[in-house]
Formats: sequence, C-alpha cells, structure tokens
Amino acid sequence: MLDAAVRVFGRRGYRAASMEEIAELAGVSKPLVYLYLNSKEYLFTVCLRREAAALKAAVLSGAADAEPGGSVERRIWSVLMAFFTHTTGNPDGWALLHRQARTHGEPFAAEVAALRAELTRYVTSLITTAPTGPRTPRAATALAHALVGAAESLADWANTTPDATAHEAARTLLRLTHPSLPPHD
Amino acid sequence: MLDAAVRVFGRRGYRAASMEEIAELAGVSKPLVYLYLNSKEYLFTVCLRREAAALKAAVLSGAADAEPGGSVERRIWSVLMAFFTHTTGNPDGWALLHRQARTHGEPFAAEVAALRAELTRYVTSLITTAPTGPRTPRAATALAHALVGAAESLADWANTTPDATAHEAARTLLRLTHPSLPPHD
Amino acid sequence: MLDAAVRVFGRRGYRAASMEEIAELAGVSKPLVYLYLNSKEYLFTVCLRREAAALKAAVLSGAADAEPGGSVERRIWSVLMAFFTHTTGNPDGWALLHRQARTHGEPFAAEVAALRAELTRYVTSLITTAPTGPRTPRAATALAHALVGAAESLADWANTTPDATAHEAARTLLRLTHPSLPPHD
Amino acid sequence: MLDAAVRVFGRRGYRAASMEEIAELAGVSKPLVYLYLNSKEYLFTVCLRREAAALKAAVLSGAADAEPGGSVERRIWSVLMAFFTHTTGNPDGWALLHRQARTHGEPFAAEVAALRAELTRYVTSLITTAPTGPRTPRAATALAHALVGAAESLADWANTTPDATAHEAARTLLRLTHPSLPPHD
DNA sequence: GATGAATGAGGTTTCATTCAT
DNA sequence: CATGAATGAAACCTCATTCAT
Repeated sequence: MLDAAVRVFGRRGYRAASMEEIAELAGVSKPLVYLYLNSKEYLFTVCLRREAAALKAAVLSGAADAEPGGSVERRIWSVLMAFFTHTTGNPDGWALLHRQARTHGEPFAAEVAALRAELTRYVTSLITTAPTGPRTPRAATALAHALVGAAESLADWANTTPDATAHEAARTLLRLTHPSLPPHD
Repeated sequence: MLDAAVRVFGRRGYRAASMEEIAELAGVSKPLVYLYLNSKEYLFTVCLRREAAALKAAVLSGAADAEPGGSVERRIWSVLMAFFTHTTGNPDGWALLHRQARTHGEPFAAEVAALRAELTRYVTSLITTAPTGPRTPRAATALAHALVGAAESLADWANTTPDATAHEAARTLLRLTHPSLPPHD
Repeated sequence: MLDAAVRVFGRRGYRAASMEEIAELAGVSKPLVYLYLNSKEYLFTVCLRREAAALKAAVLSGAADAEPGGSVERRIWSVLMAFFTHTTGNPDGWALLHRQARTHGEPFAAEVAALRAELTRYVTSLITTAPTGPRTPRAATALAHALVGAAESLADWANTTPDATAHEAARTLLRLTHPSLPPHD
Repeated sequence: MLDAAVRVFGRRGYRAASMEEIAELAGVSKPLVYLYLNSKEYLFTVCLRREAAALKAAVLSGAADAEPGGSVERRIWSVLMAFFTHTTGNPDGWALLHRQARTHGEPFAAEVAALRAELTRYVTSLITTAPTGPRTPRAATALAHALVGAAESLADWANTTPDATAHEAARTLLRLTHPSLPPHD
C-alpha cells in the first residue's frame, strides 16, 4: 500500500497525486487508505521517511560492506555502488526523494534537506582527508555539493537511460574524482 | 505578467500555484490572464520556454564573450560564469526550470529534458577534446551528465547559501574538472 | 449500551453522534451495536422511546404518590417534584428528549410531540378545574403550553445552574401558578 | 441567499443541512455560497447573528413603541406583542435561534445563551419591580427562566398551531403573569 | 456469537475557467 | 478592452454499514 503511494507520489508529485489513484493502484478502497494513514499529508510523510531511511540504510550498509583494511578509494567505491544500486532498483522512491519532496512546502523540503545535508557532510569529510583537496571548509562544502549533485544527476541518468547500470554510474563518478585510478571491476 | 507567473510557478510548483495568485501578483484580473495566455498549461509552457531561452542565451553569450584566441579552459570559465550568474540573478526562473518543470507530466518534462540534452551534448563535446578524457562516447555522455548535475547542484547551493557568489560556484566546478589549474580571479 | 447511546446522542445530537463513539463508550464493538439495534435511526428511536417512557413513568408515579385525599395543589406539587427530580437526575435523557429529538426530521419530532401533547392535555385538565382558570378550551390549551414550556425551561436551568435543585424548580413553577400559596417544605 | 440558509439550517439543523441544498434553494451554485460566505461554519454564524440581531431589534422597537406615560403592564404588552409578532412572522429564524443553535457545539450555543441571558436579565428586572414578586435574586432569576421558557413555548405553539396569532400568545402569557388584568384589545 | 477489516455514498471545499457587462 | 460574478468538476475526507473469520 505504501508502495503504491510512493509510486504515485514519485511520478505525479504531491499535489497531482490523488488518493483515488493511490487506492486504486494498491487495489483497495479510498477509506482504507485513510484508515491506515490518516491523511494525504501524513501518507506523504510516511512515504518520505520510509524512502529516506531505506536510502540511508543502503548507503550505510554499503560502507560497512567494504573490507576493513581496504583503501579509501575502495570504500568510496562501495558507497557509490550501494547508492546507485539502490536508486536504480527503486526509481520511484528516488524520484520521490530527489524530485517531489523538494518541490513541496516546508515540512517536507526540510526533511529531505536534512538527509541531503547529512550526505553532504559525509562527502565533505571524505574530501577533506584527501591530500589534494580544497583548503578551506567553505570550498570543501561547495565541492561536496557539486559531487552530490553529480551523483544525483547520474542516478537520474541511470534511471532514464536504457541498459545503464549502477556500476556504470559509480565508475563515472569515481573517475571524475579520481582520474588516475584504473577502472574498477 | 510572465514575471509574476514565473515567480509563483517557481516557488509553489505547477499544481499548487493558483491563477488567482498569479493574477494578483501581476496586478491584473484573472480574465486578462486568460485573454493573453489561454490556459494554465499554456501559461506554464510560455514561462518554461521563456526561461529556457533566457538561460540558453545567457550561456551562449558567455561562450561568445570569451576571447577568440583564448584557451579552452578560458572558454569553459566564461560559460560557467555566465551560467551561474544567470541562475543566481534569476532564482525563480531557475527553480522553474530545474525543479518545477521536471516534476511534472510529459509535455513539460520533455521540453526541459531537451534543453538539458542540448547542454549535455555541448559538455560532452568539451570533454571529448580533452586528452585525458573518457575514451568511449557512452562514457563521455555519462560524465557530461555528472558534470551538468554538479553545476545544477551548485546553482541551487549558490541560491540558498548566504553570500555565495556565481564566481565561487564557477571556481568550485572548474577546480573539479581541472584540479591542476590555478584559481581564477 | 443504550445508556451510552443516550449519553452520546444527548450531548452531540443525532447527526454529530457517531456509532463509533457510542460503541466505544459502551465498551463493545460496532458490529455488536448493529446486531442488537439495526441502524442508527432505530437506535435513536429506541433511546427516544426509552427516555419518553421513563419520564412518563416518573411523572405518573409522582402523581400516584400523592395522598389520595390531598388537595389538588398537593398533587400538582408531587407531579412537579417527580418531573424535576427525573430531569435533574437524568440530564442526558432530558437533553435527548427536549433538545435533540425535536431538532430532527419528522419521525422523531412527531414522537416527542406526542409525548408533549399528552403532558399538555394533562396540564390542561388541571387548569380547567381551577375556578379562576381560562374560560375557553383554546385558551386553556395555550396556557398549558406556556406552563409546559416554563417547566422545560426550569429543567434546563436546574441542569445548568450549579446547586440548583429539583425542589427549587418545582417551588418556582408552583409559585407562578399559585402565587398565594405558602412556600412548600 | 442568507434567507435560504436560515431556512435550511432552521429546518434541518446544522449537521443535517447541506451546502448543496442551501445553494439550490437560493438558486445559485455551491461555489458562489463559498465565495460570499467562507465556510459552512461561518455561514451559520452569520445566520445566527442576523437572526439574533433581528429578534433583539424587534423586541427593543416594541419596547420603544409603548407610550412614554403608560403603565408597566402596557409596556410588557408591547414587548410581548413585538416578540411574538417577530417569531410568528419569521418561523425559520426562530427555529434557528431557539432550536438549532442551542444543540450545537460551544461557539454557537454560547452566543445564543448570551442573548437569552440578556432577555432573562430584562425579565428579572421587570419581575423584581412588581410588589408581589419574589423576594430573593435567586428566586427572581429562576422565575424569569420559567417565564422565558413559557414565552418560547408559546412561540413554538403559535408557529405550529393553525390560525394561532401573536396576539393570542401574548394574551396567554400576560394572563399568566397578571391574572387579574382584563383581556387586552 | 463477536469482531477486524473493508467500502459506498455523500459532504465540504477549491480551482481553472467563462460570460455579461 | 477589462472585469465582477458565477460555475463544473474534482479533490480530500468521514461515516453508517457489512462481510469473513
């Protein structure tokens, strides 16, 4: 039932999505949706939180999967793969997070902004450790924003381009940040 | 009158924007809006095209401003400066293009996708000329998508961060693609 | 279970009362309410009839309690005391009868009107026996309506005024109709 | 348009009244009702205030119409005639005030309670000046409540009894309070 | 026998859109 | 030409009511 909501919200946007369509897609009746999820706003909030948590969990699990003794590049690679694998495997959730939730009034935009800020901080920390990285915190933050945007754009690209893979997206981004690295598996 | 529409559409989104608010902000009456612009959909289309054309013109003019004999890096710098100067100077138009138009059903998303494709092709061509660039067209396209996304994200960052400048955004992006270059003025 | 219904109906009114709240207050589930009382309309009818019968029984028992050889005034006093004792002891039932049932479409209003007519006829008969009473039946009926209204208003007053007693209400009404009588106990 | 609302509210009650029926009876469309009167609640408030003001104005004008040098009884008669003339000439408004507004949640019940309290205070003052009246303020208030209730009941009686007149209602009530008085014109 | 789970019908409210002036 | 006045269509939400267990 939440799946249906994520799909409709992700495709149509909050305003254009109708509870009727969500209910229909879920194969239930409108009142049932209201029984479980009290209002359209609340339903959207639940979807948003679920997708945010899922994305976060995927990325963290990717970071954890990297071998403990591995290089920084290896860890970055794991995170990127986890990120793109999640977004390509869950395009509606990704659209909800990246596109729809941000075009909406304060409570929602703030929530996704917080998630994005968390990610940006993480990227900033990765950048700062690099020897050739930016020298001021401000520059690091700006660069992190650029990289996050690049990742987001690649996620969209992978979702709209036929036979584009998460692997391809990850490799593209890694080659941008580490031009000298040999191509990964 | 279009200014008002761009502002309201850019801030509220297509569905949440009401013709009433647009007319009010423009200082005219609703029927007048319908007289000049036949429907909400058409009004949005006109806004979208105007902003797309304005952005394109700004970028092209930036490209033309570069001295004929200058280096490629110099030309890139001009384009970036033109792009970020335009987006920071016209945040509502930028929000309309980048955020609102893409969250919407096919006619609009396709239009902005076309604009984006044009830009991506241009970036692809720039990339391919570089000696250390990607070796396959597919890889070049993917990288171009990443760079366009980085630029978009920086435009948003510049619009939401106090005292962030177009210059700073351009410098950040250029440093990402040309790490060895000395900082530009 | 009917107690719960009377309470909710008496406080909220027919339309504003929800079967959910009634079932909850009764400590049972909604389908059980429907099993015993077929519909909201029927449930209301049953409540209405029960309260009407209870009020009628209370008044008649009051009339019967008066000593057989007593004066008319004494009998009136007994009836008044019985009436106000019942309404103050059962405010929700009284509200249901006097306020909610009458604000509602024909089947209910008619039923409570019948009860009221019965009471009015009784009062009319009391009035007509008095030597100084009205001379025409029509005038007697009108006066009876006035007195019934006075009693109803006093019942409401007693229910909303802190430390107002049935005794006080009865004394007030009796003094209105028999100004020369000494105050009762 | 308010007339239609008063009529529907007065007959059906707040909850049972539908904006559809009000609009239909007024001969306009639903959105127009919302254009002029923002919500059902606000519409009801406006109706309530209008009827309260009209009733108050009618009664005050009746009081003012009495000849300056006339007796107290004469003034009372004028007020009663004004009251009953208004209620019989405006049965829906009377039903709205007396029946529907009081069965409804706090904002409305309080408003009509204030009106009723004003009237009750006025009656109390009339009572207290009479030589044979009650001796304590509490008793006077209680008696005033009884008389107000009697008047309300007579108003209902006059509205539901064929060929009952305001004159008849006023005479009935006056004879209740002043049994010795000769019948008025 | 009692209930958790589900729905049909209807109510309030909004909004893009159009005439008559 | 410009607008005040008006509406059709559709959205969100609620509630009396019923099955399958």
